[in-house]
Amino acid sequence: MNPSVLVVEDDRALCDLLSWNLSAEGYDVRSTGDGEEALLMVREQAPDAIILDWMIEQVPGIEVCRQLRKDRETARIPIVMLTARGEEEDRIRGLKTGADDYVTKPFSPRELMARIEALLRRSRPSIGGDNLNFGDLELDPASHRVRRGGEALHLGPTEFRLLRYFMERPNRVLSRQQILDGVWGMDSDIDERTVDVHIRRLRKAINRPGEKDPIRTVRAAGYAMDVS
Amino acid sequence: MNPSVLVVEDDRALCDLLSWNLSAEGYDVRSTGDGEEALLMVREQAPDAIILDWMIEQVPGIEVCRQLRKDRETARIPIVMLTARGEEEDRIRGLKTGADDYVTKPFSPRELMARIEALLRRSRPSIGGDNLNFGDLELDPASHRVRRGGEALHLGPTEFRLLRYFMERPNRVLSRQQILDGVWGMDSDIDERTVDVHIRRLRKAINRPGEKDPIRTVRAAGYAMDVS
DNA sequence: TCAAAATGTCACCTAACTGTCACGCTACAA
DNA sequence: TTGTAGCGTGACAGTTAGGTGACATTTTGA
Repeated sequence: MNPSVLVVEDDRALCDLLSWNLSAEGYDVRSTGDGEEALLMVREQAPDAIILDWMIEQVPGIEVCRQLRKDRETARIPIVMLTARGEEEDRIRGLKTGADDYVTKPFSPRELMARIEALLRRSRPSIGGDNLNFGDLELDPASHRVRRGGEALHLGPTEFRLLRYFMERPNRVLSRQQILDGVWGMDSDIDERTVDVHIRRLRKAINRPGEKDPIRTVRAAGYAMDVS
Repeated sequence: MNPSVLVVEDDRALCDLLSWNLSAEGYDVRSTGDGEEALLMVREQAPDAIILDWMIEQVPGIEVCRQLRKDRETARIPIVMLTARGEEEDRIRGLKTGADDYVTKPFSPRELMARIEALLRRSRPSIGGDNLNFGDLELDPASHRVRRGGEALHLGPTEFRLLRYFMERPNRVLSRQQILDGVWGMDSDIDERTVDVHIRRLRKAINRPGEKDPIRTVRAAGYAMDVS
């Protein structure tokens, strides 16, 4: 599944330019020019990254940023602030508020792409192009291959997607609903308990007797994949 | 422990300026003007972040960056590239090589500080506002993990919420009713004394024999978590 | 086409968690 | 010192959430 980016920008032309560039890079793009709506869109379906203009309607960008950071569900989404205000004070304020990067207009679209990519590389390790490997577990998204300690493992399609979903989001507790949304798709009406069953199948597939189970059950919350 | 930063910069004056600023912000700073030496220093003791000048002796900055990214041990250390070269191509190349941020000279030291902070916030949650830690007690809301003195602790769901509630409000006496409202929800009709029981369970979970109990009972008022 | 693999549910089971209580101790005030 | 309200503690029964094996159905691939 492609990484998704939400563009929050009320300058129509710029918004389209960004969306076009991002799409060309293979991102799923959604956009809005309205701060209030942006918050709703994020809550409805959290993107992997957000490009956020400082000067937008309804709610100023920095306030959107603050709101997003306050809510634990959205607190870790990378945010690039975008602005015409080049003043040092503003940049520092933006960064202190929780933005991960701060780009001033005019900017180079290609540089912005590179910055987005750098951010995603950090928050979603798979996007760096490298294989995902944590400890002795390796997952190659391209060839659909999984290994543990060099030994090839056999995973079904769903187990593979599930494992990738976890490896792209290590050290985070993921609720069953999040897992369903991410692995099965937003519009699936599948029982939450089905996740349990697939977790069991995944565990069975990747754990040899005596090896540590990398998937941790977090009671009343979901599952998490532990790294290191 | 303070976060540590390695400054790789061969302009002596700039290097000192950065070191001074970083120290003032509470970082442990080491520095060198030599790329080869930088690699050795990182391998000897990995810093939490690196400020890396593009134009340094022996090995160009971008090559240092590449080397660091190649080694699993050092691949995830945040790197800020620092350079006089303002060309878009260079910036993009730097970012694609694995740098997390790219700042061109002349730059504002305060902004650079803010960018470093933003990076650390992401890579070492314990430094940013995300993670709660007091003394030897760490609580990571994202991964639902609690540690004391590095050792992982097991807490039940309610104990976890209770501890987080306390850590979010350190040094304050909290009444049983406040705790019920905050941890159980406003509309719970639970006996106030139940709080006592969960406090006991929490204490049992986080205190090893011989360790100081961070939870203080305030007679006739409630409980407080002491940060010393 | 047909067997093997994969998938989504379900019922059952167990371990973990929860809220309450009774009892005893402790700190504080008179 | 003593009485008492407040708190700690161990026990316990009720509840809940997750693990598990089984199974019918669908999908896949030879």
